[in-house]
Amino acid sequence: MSDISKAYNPSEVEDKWYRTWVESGCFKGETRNSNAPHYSIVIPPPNVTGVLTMGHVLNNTIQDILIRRARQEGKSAVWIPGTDHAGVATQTKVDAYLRSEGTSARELGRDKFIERAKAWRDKHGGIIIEQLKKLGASCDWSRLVHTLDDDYSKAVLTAFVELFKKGHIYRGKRMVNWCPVNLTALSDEEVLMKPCKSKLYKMRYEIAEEPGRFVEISTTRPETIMGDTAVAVNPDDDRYRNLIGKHCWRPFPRAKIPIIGDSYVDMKFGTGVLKVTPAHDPADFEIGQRHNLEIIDVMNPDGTMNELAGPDFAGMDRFKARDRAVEKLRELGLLIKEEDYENNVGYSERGGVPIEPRLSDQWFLRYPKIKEAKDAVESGAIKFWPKRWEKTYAHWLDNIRDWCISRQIWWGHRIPVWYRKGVENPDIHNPEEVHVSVDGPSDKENWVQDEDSLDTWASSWLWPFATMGWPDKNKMKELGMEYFYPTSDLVTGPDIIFFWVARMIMAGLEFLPGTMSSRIPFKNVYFTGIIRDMQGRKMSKSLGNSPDPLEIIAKYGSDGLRFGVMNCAPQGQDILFSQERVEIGRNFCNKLWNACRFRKMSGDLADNSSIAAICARIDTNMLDADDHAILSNLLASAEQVRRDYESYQFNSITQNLYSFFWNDFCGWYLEVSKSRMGYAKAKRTVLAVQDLCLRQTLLLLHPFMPFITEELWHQMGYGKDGEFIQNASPEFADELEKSGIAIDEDSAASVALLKDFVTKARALKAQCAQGTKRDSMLGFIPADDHAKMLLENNIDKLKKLVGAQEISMASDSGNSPALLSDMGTIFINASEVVSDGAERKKMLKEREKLEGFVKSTLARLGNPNFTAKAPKEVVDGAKRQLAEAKAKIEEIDRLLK
RNA sequence: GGGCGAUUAGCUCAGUUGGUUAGAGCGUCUGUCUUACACACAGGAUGUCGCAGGUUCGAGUCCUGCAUCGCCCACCA
Repeated sequence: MSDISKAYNPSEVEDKWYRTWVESGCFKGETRNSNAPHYSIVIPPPNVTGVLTMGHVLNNTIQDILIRRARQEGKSAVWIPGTDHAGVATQTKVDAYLRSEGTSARELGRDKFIERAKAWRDKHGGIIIEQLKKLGASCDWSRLVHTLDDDYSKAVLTAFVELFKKGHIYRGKRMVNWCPVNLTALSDEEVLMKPCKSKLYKMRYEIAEEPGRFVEISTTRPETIMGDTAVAVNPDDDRYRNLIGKHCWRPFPRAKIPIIGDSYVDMKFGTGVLKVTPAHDPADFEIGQRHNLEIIDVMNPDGTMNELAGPDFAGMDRFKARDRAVEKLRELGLLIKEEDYENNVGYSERGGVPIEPRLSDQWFLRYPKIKEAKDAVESGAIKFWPKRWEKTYAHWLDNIRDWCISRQIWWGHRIPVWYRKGVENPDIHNPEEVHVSVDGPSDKENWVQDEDSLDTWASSWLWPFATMGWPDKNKMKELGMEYFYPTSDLVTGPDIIFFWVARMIMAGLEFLPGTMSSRIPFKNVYFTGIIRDMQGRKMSKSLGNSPDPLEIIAKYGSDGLRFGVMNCAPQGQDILFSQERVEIGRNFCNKLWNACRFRKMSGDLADNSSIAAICARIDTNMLDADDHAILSNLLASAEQVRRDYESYQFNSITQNLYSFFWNDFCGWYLEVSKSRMGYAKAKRTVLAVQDLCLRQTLLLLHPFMPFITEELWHQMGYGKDGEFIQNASPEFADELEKSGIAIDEDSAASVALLKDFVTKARALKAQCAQGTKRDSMLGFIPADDHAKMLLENNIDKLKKLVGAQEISMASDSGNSPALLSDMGTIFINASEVVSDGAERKKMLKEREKLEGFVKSTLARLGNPNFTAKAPKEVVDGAKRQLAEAKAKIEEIDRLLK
C-alpha cells in the first residue's frame, strides 16, 4: 500500500497532472475521426494583457466542465483558446508606458508605435493564458489564436472588403459618440448611461424683431451656447407659434439666430423652447438637417473649446467653460434661475468621462442579416440559457442602428482602404480614386491608406470561424472546421450580448455558406451571472473586494475553487462569492481523498480496471439492503446528473454529487461497511461495491474537479498509465445489468427505516448523557414484523452505528427513557440511567406535531371534495399516514404515562 | 418611460409538471481526537415562504395587484 497522506495536498497533484495532460496532447481536437460526434467551444477571448478575475474563473470553469464531459461521452472535442488585442484599452496602457519612457505615440509615428506596442504586449501579455492553465482549463493550446495574428487579421480584412463590396459599409460625416480622453469615436454600445446630479439653467434670449421681449429656454449645457444656430419651438404651441420666422439674439458670441418650428420639441418640457446646437447634440443635428441650419463646432477633439467659442473660452475645458458660460449669462442678466437636476449622461466605457456627441467622418456598417439573426434564435436553432435573454436580444435587433466601426487609434486592424494621392474628395465608389482590398494596391507609392483602425468587436465578431482558418480553404480543412463548426456551446456574460453574441450570429450568417443551421456560430449560449461580493456589490479594484483567484488556488487548490464557485452558481443568477464557499470545495476534496484512503486501508485493491472487473468480484448473494440502496442512489444520481447537463443546471450537479457522496456513501455506506467487513465472506463484495461507487463518483465529479479525480483515478487503479479519466464514460447502468446485478428497490427502501432507527437511538443516548458511551444497553419494541426482521438482519451494523452492546427485543419498556422511531420504540434498558426528561420533552413535541397533522388530515379526508377530486394515491396516502400518526400518538401516550 | 430578474432559517441558496408535517450548506449551541477524514463525527435550536387578493378539495409553487432591491434598454433640452 502506497503512502497516502492524511490530508489532501492539491498543489503538487495539480501541477503534476496539468503537465502530464499537456505533454500527452490529450486536449487536442481530433480532426481525423469523422465518425465520432463532434463537440466544440471557442473561448470568449480575454484581453491579451489582462489577468484572471473571478469572472473568468466562473466562465472558464463552465467551459471546462462542458468540454470534459463531452470527452467522457466519447465525443471528439475541441476547446479553442485565444486572446484579443483590446484596442482602446491596450492603446491607453501603451500610451502611458511610452509617456513614462519620455516619448509618445505621436512622436514615434504609426509604424514605430506598433512595433513598441507589440513588444510591450509580448512582454506583459499572455499571463492570463498561464493562469487559465492553473485553473485546469483543457484548451487545445496548439490552436491558440490572437486577434492580431496574421491569419486572423487577414480574416478581419476579408470580412471588411466583402461587406464593402456588398454595400454594407459606408463612410460619412455623422454625429458619433466621441471620447475626449481616448480621442476616438465609439459605438453606441460603448456608451454607459449614468444618472448624474447636474443643473438645469433657465435663461432668456431677446427677440431681435421685438427688443425687450424674451423667450425663456432651459438647458443643461450652457457651454454649447456658442454653437447655437437656432431656437426651436413646437409649431403647435400657441404660446410661441407667432415667433416662428423671427429671430433672437444668441448672447455670445452675439449673433442673430432664427426661431424655427419643429415638432421634435416637447411643449410640456421646461419652457417648451429648445436651443439648437447642431454640432453638439444628436437630436439638434437632426433638426439642423431638417432646417438647413449652420453647424458650428465649438470644441476641439480633446473636449476643450476652440476659437469659434470666442476668445473668452478658447482653450478652456468644456466643464470650466460651462461655469464660465453661466457666469457670463449672469453678468448679462440673462440667467433666470439654476436648479438641481438629475439626468442621464453618457459616459465613455474606457475613458470614464462623459462622451461628447461629435460630428466627424467615420466608417459605418449597416448590419447584415438582421432578420435572419432574429429568426435563428426565435426558431430555436440557437438556444439561450436562460431563455429570458432571447427577449433582450430580439429587442436590440428590432431597434438596431448602424455600427460605427472606425476608431482613431493605431492599435488594431487598419482599415484596408487606400486613397489615390492628390485626389481631393475621392469618390469611394470609383476604384481609380479609392482602393479597397485585403492586400492593398500594387503601386502603394501612389496611394495613402486610411488612418483609422477597426473597432475590436469588428474583429472578434468573426471569432467562431476565423479561429478555424476562415477564409483560407486549406487552413479550414487542416483545423477541421467542417467538424467543429458550428460550435456547440458558447459560455459568456450577458453584458456582451450585443457587443459580441448578437454580432457573431450576424457574422456567421453573413460569411458562411449553406443552410441556417450550418452558418450559425453556435447552437447554445449559456449566459453566466455576475460574481459579486457577499454584499451584492460588483467586484472592483477600487473597492478592494476582488479576490485574486491565483491566491485562492494556492490556498485551497483549483478543484476547491472550481467546486466552490460552481456550487453556488445557479443558472444565470448573480453569484455572491466569498472564500468560505471555496472551503466547502476544499473540504469536499479532502473527503474524497480520505474515503479513498480508507478504502486502501481496508484491504488491498483488487482488479479495478473496468466496471466488469469490479462486478466480477461481487457475490450477488452477499448483497444486502445497504448495497442495494447505495447502488440505487448512485444510479439515480448519475441519471439526475445527466438530466442536469441537458438543462445546464451546474449547481444542481454539485449539490447532488456532494450529497450522494458525503451523506449516502461516506455517512452511511462506509459506516455500515465497517461492521460488514469483519466477515470474510461479505468483505470481498463490500469492497467491490465501494470500488464501484468511488469509481463512478470520480467520473461524475471529474469535469468539476479534474485534478483530484485524475489523481485518485490512477491511485485506485481505475485507469492505466497514459490513459485519462476524461476519456472514460460515466455510464454504468447497462454494465451493471450485464454483470447480472439487479437492484432490489424494496430492499433499498428499508434502509431509510434503519437510518431513522440509528438517529433516534443516538438522540435517546445523547439525552440520557450516554452520547459517547459505546456499550449502551438498549431495548426495542418493534412496530411490526417487518421492523422486527430488519432489526434482526442488521443487528451488528446497528449496534456499531449506535454504540450499543446490546439491542434486545422486548414487549414493554417499563419506566425506562424511550423514544419512538419509524421502526418501533427504542429505550435504554438500564436502571442507573439518569435522564433529565429531555426525551420526554422531545416526545411531547413530536406528539404536538402529530396531533396537528391528524387534525388537518381528518379535515381533508372529511371534505367530500377532497376525496372525490384528489387522485386516489393522494387520498390513500393520507389515510395510511393518518393511521401511522394515530398509532404513534398511542405509543407516545403509553410511554409518557 | 418600457422590459427583465430577485424576495423561503442569522447568512447564501434548493424546492422539478400545485399533493403529506418546507430542505441543504455555512454560522450558532452541546458533546467527541469513536481504529478514513477535527477540512471530521454525533446531537440540538432556528421559518407569518416580501405584502394583499384570487383560482383550487389543496398554493412556497399558478393568476392579478402592490412593495422593496438590482439589472438592461430609451435623443426630452
